[in-house]
Formats: sequence, structure tokens, C-alpha cells
Amino acid sequence: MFSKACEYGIRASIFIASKSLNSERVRLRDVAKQIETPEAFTAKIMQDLARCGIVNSIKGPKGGFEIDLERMEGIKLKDIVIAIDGIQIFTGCGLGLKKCNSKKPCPIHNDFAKIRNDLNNMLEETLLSALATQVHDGDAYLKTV
Amino acid sequence: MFSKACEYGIRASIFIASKSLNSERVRLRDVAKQIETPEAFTAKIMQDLARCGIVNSIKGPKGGFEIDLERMEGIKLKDIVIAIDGIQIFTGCGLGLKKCNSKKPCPIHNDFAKIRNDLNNMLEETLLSALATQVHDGDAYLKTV
DNA sequence: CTTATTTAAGACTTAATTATCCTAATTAAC
DNA sequence: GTTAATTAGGATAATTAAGTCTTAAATAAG
Repeated sequence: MFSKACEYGIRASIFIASKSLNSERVRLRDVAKQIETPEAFTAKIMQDLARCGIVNSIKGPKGGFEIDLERMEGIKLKDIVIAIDGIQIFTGCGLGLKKCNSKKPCPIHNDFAKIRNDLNNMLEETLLSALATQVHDGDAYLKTV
Repeated sequence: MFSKACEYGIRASIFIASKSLNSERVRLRDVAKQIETPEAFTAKIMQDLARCGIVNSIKGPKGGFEIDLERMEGIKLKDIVIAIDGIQIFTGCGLGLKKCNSKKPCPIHNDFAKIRNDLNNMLEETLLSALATQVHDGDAYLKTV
């Protein structure tokens, strides 16, 4: 559904947000370790997230990543997905047709639109702060060991 | 959502099925032309579909691909997706965790399960024969020009 | 102001997917 | 049986995604 970069980016964002709930800033090394992703690749993704304003990056000793609490409330899961994977998943035809639409639909146009609409709603309604709280409270996990 | 190979495979299957409704056998060249896919790559995908019994392949002059009408009624869209992309899309965690489950869920486990369940149902309920009929009747299209 | 610690950025490598090409196998038609 | 038309299969190439490495820039702390 999502690219690996996007999966990693979502996990990283949630992890950093969950730490920010405790006012803890976290370093790349710890992010990668805690969410079990390749460090250098995660660094690239963090750059994207920082450029998009999803996380704050602070250089130097005691630096790392953090997310302001108020900002966190305004970040939708969809924002993170778009930052990394773009909007293709929300707009593309299920069968890859370039100009599929209700006037000239592909055979699965309507069924697919429904699924995608549900996905869109879910990603719109899910706030980073809520996901972070789940992880913070131990109700959900970012790694499985 | 699906790989390109899978998108092409679905389009090819529907096209061939729609022609089989008229008892027309179609050649690779015509399949690729009509669904606008690269011919050689489509040939590879056709081999998978033939091996899985989704299409019949006939070699030699007047050969090509076809799908028996009765067989067509029993082929679900899900069968085609699995034949080409495997079952990962139905089983994998939305955030890529290896062992995400309801006991130790990722933060989007339940929301994602719902979307995926809907996708699964849609692909289970959609029969190749129904898609072929839509295209045959001009109610849906496999290319957009 | 120097040092150590951190992220940023760009070049590079590896792996997977997508796509092509060439030859073999099959078979209908003559 | 020979020929032409078709799919099958294997090797290869191109493109994209995933991942790594090295150096530069920023900054806190002594």
C-alpha cells in the first residue's frame, strides 16, 4: 500500500511524537534503533519530513528531532503519506489507466473509488497526536519484538 | 495499490474474457495493443496467468488466448491479484511490521484492517465474468483514448 | 575558539521491478 | 513434411526503489 520509505516515515513520526509527549528530543540513531529501520535510509526520510515541517530537526550536541505538541495536533496521517509518497495513491486509477473517470470508467472504477475514499477518510481523520498517545501509553507498538 | 504487472494482468484478463464472450480468441499482439501495455512484458504476465489456469493459451496459427465461459464465472479478481502480486497485500501490516497483530498492534492496526478487509471483500466478490460483461457492453473501458 | 556531537546533502551502491530481445517449441494450413 | 504464425522461456537491459557512505554545516559545552 505504502512505500517502505513511507512506512518508515510514519513509524519515525509516531515515535518522535510519542517522545515529544514527554518533551524528549530523540536522535536519528535512537529513532532508527527503536523503530528498527536502516539508519542512513531513515536519515534521508527524516530530511523530507523536516523539509515538510512535520518534524523539527536540531543540529549539534543534544540535537535530534522533535515535534511541537500543538503542531502534532494538526498533523494528519495523510500529510505524512503525501510528504513521502505523493498523492498518486489518492488519485490514480486502480488499473493504472491514465484518464479513468466516471464518464469513461475502468471496470473497477466505482468499487475502487469506495475503497480509496475510505482510505482517504481514515488518513484524514487520523491525527499524529492520537497515534503518538497510543504508543506513549503502551496501547500500540512500533516494533514487534 | 497493485504492481504494474498486476494492473496489466487484470486488464489483459478482462480484455480476453470480454472477447471470449463472443467466442473470439485473441493474440498477444492484439491484447497489448488494445489495453496499451508493452507487448513483451505483457507476454511474461500472460505466461503467469496461463500457468495459474486463469487463461488458456493456444500456440500456433489461429492461436492466442481465451477463457472458457464457465471458467470465467469462477474467477475472482482476487485470484488474478494473488496470481501476480501474491498475498502480501492481504496479510501485511500497514506500517510494515513483521508481526503486527491484535495482541501487539501497530498504531493503525484496526483502521488499516478495516480498509484491507473491504478491499479483500471487493476482490472476492468481483467476478471476471462481470467485469468482462461491462467492457463487452461498453459500460466500462480498458483504455482511455 | 576548539572540540565533539549532531543533522544535511550529495554521490554512490544494491536490489527489485519493469521492459526488451532472441531462440525454441507448438501447431494450423497448405 | 514444409512453412508461417503463434506462445514459451531464458538472458539481458533499463528504470525505479531501497539503502549506504562520505563530507559539510551547525551548535552546545568546555
